Amino acid sequence: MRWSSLFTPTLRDAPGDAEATSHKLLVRGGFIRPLHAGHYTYLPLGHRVRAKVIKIIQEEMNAIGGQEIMVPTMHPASIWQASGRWDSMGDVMFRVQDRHGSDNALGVTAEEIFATVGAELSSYKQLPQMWYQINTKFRDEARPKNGLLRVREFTMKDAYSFDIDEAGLDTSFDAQHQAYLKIFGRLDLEAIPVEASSGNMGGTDSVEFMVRADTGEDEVLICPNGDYAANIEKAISTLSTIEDEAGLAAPEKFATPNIRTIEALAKAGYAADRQIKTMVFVADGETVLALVRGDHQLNEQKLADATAANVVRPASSDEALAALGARPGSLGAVGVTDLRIMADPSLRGRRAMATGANEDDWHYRGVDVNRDIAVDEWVDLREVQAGEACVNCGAALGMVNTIESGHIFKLGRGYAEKFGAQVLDKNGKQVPVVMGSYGIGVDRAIATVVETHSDENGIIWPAAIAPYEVVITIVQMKDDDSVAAATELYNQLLSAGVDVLLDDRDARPGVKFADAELIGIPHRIGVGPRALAEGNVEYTPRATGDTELVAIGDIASRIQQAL
RNA sequence: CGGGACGUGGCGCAGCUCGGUAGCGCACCUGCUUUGGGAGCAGGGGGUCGGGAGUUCAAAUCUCCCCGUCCCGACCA
Repeated sequence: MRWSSLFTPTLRDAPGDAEATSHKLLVRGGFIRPLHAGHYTYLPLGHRVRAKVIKIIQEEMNAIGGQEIMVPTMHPASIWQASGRWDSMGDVMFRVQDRHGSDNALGVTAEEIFATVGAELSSYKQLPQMWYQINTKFRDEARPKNGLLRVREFTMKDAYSFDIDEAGLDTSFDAQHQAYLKIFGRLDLEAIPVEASSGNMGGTDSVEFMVRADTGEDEVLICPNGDYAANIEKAISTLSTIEDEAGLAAPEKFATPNIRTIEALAKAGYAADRQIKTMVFVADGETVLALVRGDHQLNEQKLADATAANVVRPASSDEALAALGARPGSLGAVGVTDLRIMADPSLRGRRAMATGANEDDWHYRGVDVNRDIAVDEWVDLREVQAGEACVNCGAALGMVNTIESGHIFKLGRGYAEKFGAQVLDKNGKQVPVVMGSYGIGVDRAIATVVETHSDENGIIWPAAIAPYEVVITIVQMKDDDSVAAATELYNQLLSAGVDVLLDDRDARPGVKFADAELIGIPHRIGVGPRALAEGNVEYTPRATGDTELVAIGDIASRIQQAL
């Protein structure tokens, strides 16, 4: 491609509303343009990068036996109603009506659709199957932000596996896991696989692939010894045990005027780790109590997962009053029997604890949790803090910000049962297949690469996904020898199959160098009278910025070696 | 959804307090001079000032409503 014909409007200034590095650079470099919030146009350079990322994903999916198909992006409401996700998706799902008034959904994911296709499977002999598509997804995010990192319309690779049993699913899941590591490796992204919450996907295990980045919104707890990594929504740690004194024969109510916080009660002589923090939540309309130790934080996603509710929210002060007879600050679960009580295991067996008495300005002391509180479910609710001990080796866990770049799920038989994806097993018995689902956001992957591959001058693309692998900069367009030599080199690289861009614009050298760096072409060849007089060209890798003189006869093979 | 800010040519911004008919930088076009890290001079094109209503002789500027965008939080398959 000749740059003089290339449409890549570069900007000296980033748009004022861009914050994230990838957002600024992708817009400045002329890769993308916003249409409206969360929807972007891909210009030629961006489209080339996207195509290369897709190709890598296809190659790795095909390598593990994936078969590419494509399902519609608009789905009838009925299929989502059948799985229950027409409701549980809530506002995230775009819904449109057709001329007959029928409801339709724009796809946020496609478990339902693939399971429907899977209904045509009929025998265990056909399994395993692995199908995938690379297609547009729509998600009405509460707040699209940071350019391509969080959008409402995006390209996703979603794959689905079909196996006869759990062992088969494990094999498929592991194949995807390994393929993801290869894909991210080829994108030059260091993806950390972590244990994750499955959200409303259902199923059992899920693994997220997280890339460290300051702009990342997901927090991950990671062991320095490399034997544990988990999303904060799922992470656990080892706590030191607390030896309690015997305590009282029964809880004793005592006056605590104006004491409304854990901290205040601690100052009054009841240490935070000897208190029970009682929080009231509303899970799909049902009032539930969540109990954690006074010095612990509750993680709402853990609570949401434990309740299996679609929407979990903190109760208002008035709702707490209605449920327990007191306002936050004096709440407790002693004697409560009419509400669902969920407690963190760190409270199990604790004695001589202090907690609210459900009467403003009064607390209980001497509470024996097992004896005095009717806990319905013991579930992990506590949010792990940095510095706590790794469950595998005891080392202090670190906390890092990450971008979720991929997520794989073991779905189980739920979708297959609902959509009739059943086969006859060896015994001639009809059984639902076991499914897995596996997603990578293409656009987010692109943005993540930019987040982790840039400097003050612009993007530094890995060669595998760079819009062009090489740019030949003609330093002086008026120098006929330069133009001739550069053009010959250009044709030579083209016929060798190299993605090469010839900067033949009638612009000053500074402009050309700055643009080449901004759009991040990994290899730059400068052709100008100075070096050419000695039979040389200038070779500058984008990553280092160091320029080296190379004989013009050697540069082509040198480049091909580097690629 | 709660809090905050913003909306003026393709991009970045000023003008608004105190109403008088729109300006600067970049980019773009023409010419000349330049030419090894975002050139200089001269000339030029391009704007319903987010939209609507209102106040006024007069609205980018004041008032009201609406729309949109961004940031923080909530939320996030």
